[in-house]
Amino acid sequence: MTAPALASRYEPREIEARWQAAWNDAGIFRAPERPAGIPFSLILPPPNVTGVLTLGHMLGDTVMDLLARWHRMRGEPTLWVPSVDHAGLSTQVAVRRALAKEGVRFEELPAEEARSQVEKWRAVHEARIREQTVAGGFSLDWSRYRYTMDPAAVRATREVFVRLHREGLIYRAERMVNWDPRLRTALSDLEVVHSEEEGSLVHLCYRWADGSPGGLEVATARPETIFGDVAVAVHPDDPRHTSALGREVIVPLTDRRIPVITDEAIDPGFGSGALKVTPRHDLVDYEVFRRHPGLPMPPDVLDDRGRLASDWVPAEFRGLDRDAGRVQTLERLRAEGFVLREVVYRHSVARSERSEEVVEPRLSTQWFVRVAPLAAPAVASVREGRVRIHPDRWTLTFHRWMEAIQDWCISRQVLWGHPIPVSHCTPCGHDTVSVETVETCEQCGSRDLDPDPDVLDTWFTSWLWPFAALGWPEPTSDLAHYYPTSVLVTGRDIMFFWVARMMMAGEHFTGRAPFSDVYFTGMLRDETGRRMSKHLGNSPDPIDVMRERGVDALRFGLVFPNPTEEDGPFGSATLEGGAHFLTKLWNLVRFTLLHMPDGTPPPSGPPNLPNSAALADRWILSRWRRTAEEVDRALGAFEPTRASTAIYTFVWHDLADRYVEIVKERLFGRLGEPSAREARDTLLYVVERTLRLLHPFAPHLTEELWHAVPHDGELLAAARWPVAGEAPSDPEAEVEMETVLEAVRLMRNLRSDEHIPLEVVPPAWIRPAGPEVAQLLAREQGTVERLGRVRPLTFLGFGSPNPPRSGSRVAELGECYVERPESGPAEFETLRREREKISALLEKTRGRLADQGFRARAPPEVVREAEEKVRELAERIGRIDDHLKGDASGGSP
RNA sequence: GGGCGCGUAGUCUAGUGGUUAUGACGUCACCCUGACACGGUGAAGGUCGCCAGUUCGAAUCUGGCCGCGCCCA
Repeated sequence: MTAPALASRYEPREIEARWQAAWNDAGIFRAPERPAGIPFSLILPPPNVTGVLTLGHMLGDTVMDLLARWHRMRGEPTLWVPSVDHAGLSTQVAVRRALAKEGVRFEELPAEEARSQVEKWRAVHEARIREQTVAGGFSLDWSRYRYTMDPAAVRATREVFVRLHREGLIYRAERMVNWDPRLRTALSDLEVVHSEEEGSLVHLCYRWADGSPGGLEVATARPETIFGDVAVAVHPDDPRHTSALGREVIVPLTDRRIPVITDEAIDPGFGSGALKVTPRHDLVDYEVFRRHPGLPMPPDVLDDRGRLASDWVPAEFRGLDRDAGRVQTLERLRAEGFVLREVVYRHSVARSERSEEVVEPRLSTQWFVRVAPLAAPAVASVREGRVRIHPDRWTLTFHRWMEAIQDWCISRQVLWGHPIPVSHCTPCGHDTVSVETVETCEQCGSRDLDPDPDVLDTWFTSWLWPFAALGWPEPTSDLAHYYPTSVLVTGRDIMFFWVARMMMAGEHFTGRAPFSDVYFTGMLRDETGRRMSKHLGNSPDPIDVMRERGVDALRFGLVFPNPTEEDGPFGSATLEGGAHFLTKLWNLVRFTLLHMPDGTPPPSGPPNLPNSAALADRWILSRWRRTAEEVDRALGAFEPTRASTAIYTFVWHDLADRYVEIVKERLFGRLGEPSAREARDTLLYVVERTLRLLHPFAPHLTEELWHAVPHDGELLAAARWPVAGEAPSDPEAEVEMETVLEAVRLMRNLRSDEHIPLEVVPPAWIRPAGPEVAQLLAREQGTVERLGRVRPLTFLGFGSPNPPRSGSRVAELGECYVERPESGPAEFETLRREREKISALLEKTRGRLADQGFRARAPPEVVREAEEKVRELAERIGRIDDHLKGDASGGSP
């Protein structure tokens, strides 16, 4: 494939389509069946078919693509597996909401119809997600595309359930769970969000059952649940309640007598120190209940929709939902004189992440995973360094959560998801748990079986993904070659939901950690500082963004300006930054090509430079090497932003602003053909290698540019990663170039100080501070003249008179003068400012040296440096003063 | 309530004991200088949140306070 000659402007869209097609046709993202060497593999965290991708996904995908392309270019067989997640509950909620807008109630649809509505939603979003991902040009192996409900995933999910059940790690039990009364399903602890909300704490009087006056004061935020009370509990040592012990009270609005019991868990400081015990609707109450075996288990006073129910509830309240029930119960309690007082109460309220409904703690029979035995190996893998978390400060968070881990409620009362692979036998009550669906009870042989009506939590499939996506439980070739995967890149918001659980599943089912590194990206925020999310709908469609400025501009913009592992704002500036840099590179390559004669061979290695090689050539090669080393280091350390910064600085400041400007006259042939050829060879080498270095960050653009320059190979995406050590390191050239560039800067400053118009090229002088500087600057005189826009540049000897009528600066490298225009004002402003700055620094340094403690305790070389600095600064001040004196005496310096 | 993290120019950011505190965006001035105005050159802009302490020396280490964010209950 060949590219047309470079257009004068960078037009990303046409380029992107062309190279994406070329990569696909060449099949270079398709991982080999039998990889040679140590592979690099990773799975794309499956996006939920609930919605479409946000820019947050693009950030993660970009980081993964960076790593994948980097490893692939380094010759490692690379596999990156794409997939999507059915996201059972959240997708069902999305469909439910969409149908509600059309006036259709999801719950009222026949199951088949409801399921097909969800399937339709899935198909639409899956296609859109795929389209978005493809548009990003990510180097995914689409031939291995997976879905969390495809037949192999079904098989893996059932297999895992059966195995864990057999091992006693899955059990069915009646427990307190988080119940979503709107969606009418149980939720795991992680699907519940807590927030501070204002409520009211009602102090009620529970009258004595023996008819004696008064009663026991009980505080509650939920008066509608009094009908489920079975006791009132007080702390055994609470002096206020000693007289209540052993007595009974009557539940207000009913004639039920309940005992006063004691329990150590009661906080005497809360409310009145007396807690009504409603075991089916509060976790703490349930625990108190369990410690007091004599108490009766009440019926559910709230049904699965959160409505007051059961014959323990007075008829007038039955059927009211929680909120209306609370209002009406409270009204009646007030009317009948049970309310002692009501106080405003700020407390933590648990809401369903999905429906935002207040979660109802509810005693319910569900399936659970016993997590503690699974957690231990995962914790060990992090502790022993087999899994590393980046940035590593999240390691602590990981451990803290794992230590306090609770059993995982995996059953959901929703329609869409993997059915729980269990059949209940009506006659004998036995549960048959099996991978294949069964017709008969394995115990009694009866055909009278009811399949479990529930489905599994989506994460129960996702936690298997690193190996399930590679074919487990079948012993596939991919599993053998590409598992464990290398790295997982995701947002830290799913550290517990997903990452920790994958580590548990990996250790348990494969005996290996599912990946060796975890990289948590930050969260993108919109311009008002809110997190971007599908839910808020505040993320632009990535496709629109990519159309606007180009895929690579988005990708580079996401990585470059802000650390990818920190939360950061995404705004138009982000995109601009990326686009501007890419345009700069585009033009840099165009410039390079202007100077490459037809038939210029591709650079097979660093240019063959003579011993007398130009300083600029030695310098840029050394700088390139340093940059390449930093890119390797940063990518290896999961610091993509630092890698991009290193390239950005190199390309823009070193290569474009300095090197190209310095070698222009050589390229134009003014210093003869050998010099021109050396500059050409060096420039081409550096540009070609830089395109390789930049390819993972901006794949489409670099592919296009690479085909325009002389190169070896079919596709840059399949080309070899440049070896940093190939280019010579030359610290001496780097130091010398700094001095030359400093001289240039001084000349430019003087021009600016003296308001010299651009078209005027005035004479200038330098009195070098020492013989080495003198030699260096004399050698590089042309560079200082051209970049500093002065001519001629004359070197003054020590003690020679100062040039007439000139602006001057006194710097470390020596004294610099630029001729002032005839009409210009005699300006010593700059010099005076300079003197002030230096003088302040001198005082500070002298102060340090005057301190006996400093001399006695600081390391000798630090003291020596300070002394050296004082000498140098004092000398500069002396010279500045000479100039200023010249000014004061009226003559030119 | 518990834990973790963060406060550096208008904004974002580098900098874990010793240079004149880094860079980007934005601002201002001059300039379409033969790759690029999506550019070049230069400039202005900072009590490194506050207060103590450790140290010869603190943006950097310690403690307290203030402010912000996140996680968990």
